Amino acid sequence: MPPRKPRGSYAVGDERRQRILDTAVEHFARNGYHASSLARIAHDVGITQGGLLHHFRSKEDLLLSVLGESEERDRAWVFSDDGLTDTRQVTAAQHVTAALKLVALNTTRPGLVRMFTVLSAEAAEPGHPAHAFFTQRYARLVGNISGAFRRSIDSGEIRPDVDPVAIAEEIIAVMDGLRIQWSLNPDQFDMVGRLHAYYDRLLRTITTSETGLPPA
Amino acid sequence: MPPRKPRGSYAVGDERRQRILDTAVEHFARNGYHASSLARIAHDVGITQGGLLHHFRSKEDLLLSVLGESEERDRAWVFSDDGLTDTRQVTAAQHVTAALKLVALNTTRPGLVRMFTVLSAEAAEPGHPAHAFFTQRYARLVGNISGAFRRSIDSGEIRPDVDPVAIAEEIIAVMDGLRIQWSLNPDQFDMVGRLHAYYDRLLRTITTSETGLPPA
DNA sequence: GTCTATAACCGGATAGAC
DNA sequence: GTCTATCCGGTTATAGAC
Repeated sequence: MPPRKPRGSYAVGDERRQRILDTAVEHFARNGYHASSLARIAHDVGITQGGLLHHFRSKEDLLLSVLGESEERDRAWVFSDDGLTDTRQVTAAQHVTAALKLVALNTTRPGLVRMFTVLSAEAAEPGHPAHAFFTQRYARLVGNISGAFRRSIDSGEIRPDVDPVAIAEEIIAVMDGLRIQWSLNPDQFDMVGRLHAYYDRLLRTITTSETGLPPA
Repeated sequence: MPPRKPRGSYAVGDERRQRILDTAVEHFARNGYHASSLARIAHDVGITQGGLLHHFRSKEDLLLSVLGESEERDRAWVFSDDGLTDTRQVTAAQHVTAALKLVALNTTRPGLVRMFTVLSAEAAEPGHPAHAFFTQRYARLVGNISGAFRRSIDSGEIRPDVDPVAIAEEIIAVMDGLRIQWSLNPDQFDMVGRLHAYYDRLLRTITTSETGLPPA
């Protein structure tokens, strides 16, 4: 029923749909999936629950639309400069730059960040509607990041005895963990600073030359 | 109403209470707080919802009891050997030992681990019943860990230019983040191994002598 | 200490009017 | 495209019997 556009920017009539998605992000962030209610989301949009279900056939459909849309936008944004068109040629240094840039952007939208934090925890349960989404997401992230480090090992920038997959999993853990602490205290916790310090120390330890990162 | 024992081990009549707590852990782990229901918890215990509310006056009371009890047990367990009686004399090396020991224990109880992951994310919302609990918990963890590193700086084991609070926050982030990935895939993700590798690299970077960690 | 019964309310989804 | 009405079920908490 929701008029799926082929891809890319939306036609004028989809502004309502977009407003629903934005509102749903806030609610899922605050309450997680189960405790959010379509009626309250609809109320904040300014329509009724029945009206909302005209755009998304079910609550689960709404959740997966929110997740998919967010990721797609992020991906497009990360690669919007540096001439990076796809992820298969990124080096470790380029990954670090892109990751810091994305995390800095994320500090401007606490709702979205909290939504991913809450849902990635909830979705560990195999029956959760977003379980498959997060399983695939983590697999893809590990693949992308470990690929970047593998390329930098091959080119001699990084020591050949490091395990790219282990490094990728550790980096993802740091980002996820920092998000939790930042969500609990967005005004005082320096998420970008902590991540920068972590990357700096990591690279100093595993690069062949001992070049660090430019200062924050 | 629940017969609060002064502290320590429980009298015989509290076995029912303990069974409720154990069952509640599993439910909160699977569904988070909001989506768990007293009736289903009671059903798994083998009593009715009314019977459950005889032991805990409300759902929120049950949640906070579960959180408090778990932490208290963990704390007692961590300090059960090594002669560590309280946290005010722990060094960085002792912290690492204790943390690895606790994480290893945690791999044997996925339910409890998932509960903390889900709730620490959910509880970022100021109105959440466990918000105060997690705020205080993180503050206490940062205090304990940064204290340990500060002592090791004072004694000359760790370089004086490191920021103990920043290190503490990073360590907590790594542990939290590893928990997320492990919860999503408990059988294949090597949580202890990753944490060990992280600590090893961290200590190699910030200790004055370049002694690492004993192998996993 | 546990039960049943009930109050008072909220959940998602569907049907059909306009 | 949005609304109202409705179905059916689930939620916490209380009251009172045994």
